[in-house]
Formats: sequence, structure tokens, C-alpha cells
Amino acid sequence: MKKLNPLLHQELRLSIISFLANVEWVEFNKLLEATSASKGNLSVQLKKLETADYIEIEKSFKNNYPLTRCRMTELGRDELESYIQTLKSMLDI
Amino acid sequence: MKKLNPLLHQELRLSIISFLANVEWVEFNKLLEATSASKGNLSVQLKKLETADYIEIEKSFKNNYPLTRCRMTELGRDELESYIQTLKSMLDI
DNA sequence: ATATTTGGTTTATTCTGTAAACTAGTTTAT
DNA sequence: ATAAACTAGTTTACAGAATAAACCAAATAT
Repeated sequence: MKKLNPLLHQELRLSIISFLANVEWVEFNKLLEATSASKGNLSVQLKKLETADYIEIEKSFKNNYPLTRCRMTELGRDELESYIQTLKSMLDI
Repeated sequence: MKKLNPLLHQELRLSIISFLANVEWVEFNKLLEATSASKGNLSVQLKKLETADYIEIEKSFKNNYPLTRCRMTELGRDELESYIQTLKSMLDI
């Protein structure tokens, strides 16, 4: 049986990725709201996804405040697809 | 968004439960083979599932050797179903 | 007798997840 | 002008979880 990608098999990271799957660039605060994570946890998990090149993180400023946005990469999209396939076959759904 | 049951959202335990979903009593060695886990890890995770009453563990002897068998409880079945529903809605599948 | 195998369990270590604490700056009120 | 409060995150310390190595008790093989 194929193994579940451990980077995706974690609730917050899976929430992030599946949220990003349906949109383009998303702001940090939007993800905060969508996932109801704490800022610290969100920051840590985003960095892990970035390190793996599953997402891209872009930092800029908006109204003088720092602004962090992210979006999924092609690799991220592929890995999510593959993760879903593995799950489906495991769970027979 | 509903939270994923953390007891089920772990690869080995999910493998165990989804394997048990399709059969009745299963022997320890059968699970070992089906999941390719180590014996130690399998033993620990089975006990966690038992503690939560997701599975039942029955110990006996067969050919003079100790024999451990398990099967899913109704609670286990319900929780798996609920976990799958949550996943589906998260992943939009 | 003693070595090996079976069928596990315990435990020690490592890895992960998380929230609290912190950084760095901005806005607002006084 | 200064202090207080707020924005937008990041770092890190701790707790809990996962895992494999070491262990155990009994059976069988040599």
C-alpha cells in the first residue's frame, strides 16, 4: 500500500493546501481566518510547506504594514492530488 | 470546519481501522502483514485504539502460542465514517 | 542442554505540533 | 512628543506522539 505523504497528512497543513487549491494568491490573515489556526502555528506550517516547495510565499507591504501572501505551486498541486488518490484507495472511497 | 479526529488521523491507526472495516476478527500477524508496521508500533497503536473503544482485543492461545485478535467496535465504525465525511468536505471530494 | 523462533510488550529516544513569548514596526490618543 | 495599543507576523520552549530497539515468556528445533 502506498504511504500517505506525511507533510500533507497533518490537519493544519492539509487545510492550508486544500484552501489554496481553489484560489490564487492568499493573504496570511485570510488563511488565519479560514483555518482558525493561531498565528504562530500558521507561520510554522506555512514555512514547512514553502521549504518543500508546495507553496510560494511573497512578502510585501500594504498600507505601511507587512503583508504575507502565498499560493500553491505545481508541485503542491500534484502532491495534493496524489495524497487524495492514496487516501481514496486506503479508505475505499 | 469540523476537526479531523486525531486518533484516526494517523497513518498506522488509519490503516488498521480501515483494514478492520472490511472484516471480522483479525489476527495480530495478519495486521502486521497488511500494514507493514513493526510489531512494537502495531502493539502500541492497537492499545490506543482499544483504550478509545474503537476496537476490541481478544487474547487467547492457538497451537500453544499466544494469539491476539481484534475487531472494530460499532463506535470505531461510526468514528471512521465521521472521519471520512470530514475529510471529504475538507478536500471537496 | 541450549539456541532459535514465535508472538508479542515495554521503554527510551526522537520527532512533531502548538501556543506563549517575542520582534519590529504603525497608528492613535493625550 | 510620548505612551499605549494595535498589526503582522516569527521564534522557541514545552508537551505529547510516534517509532524502533530492547526485552520477555514460552515453544520448538538442534
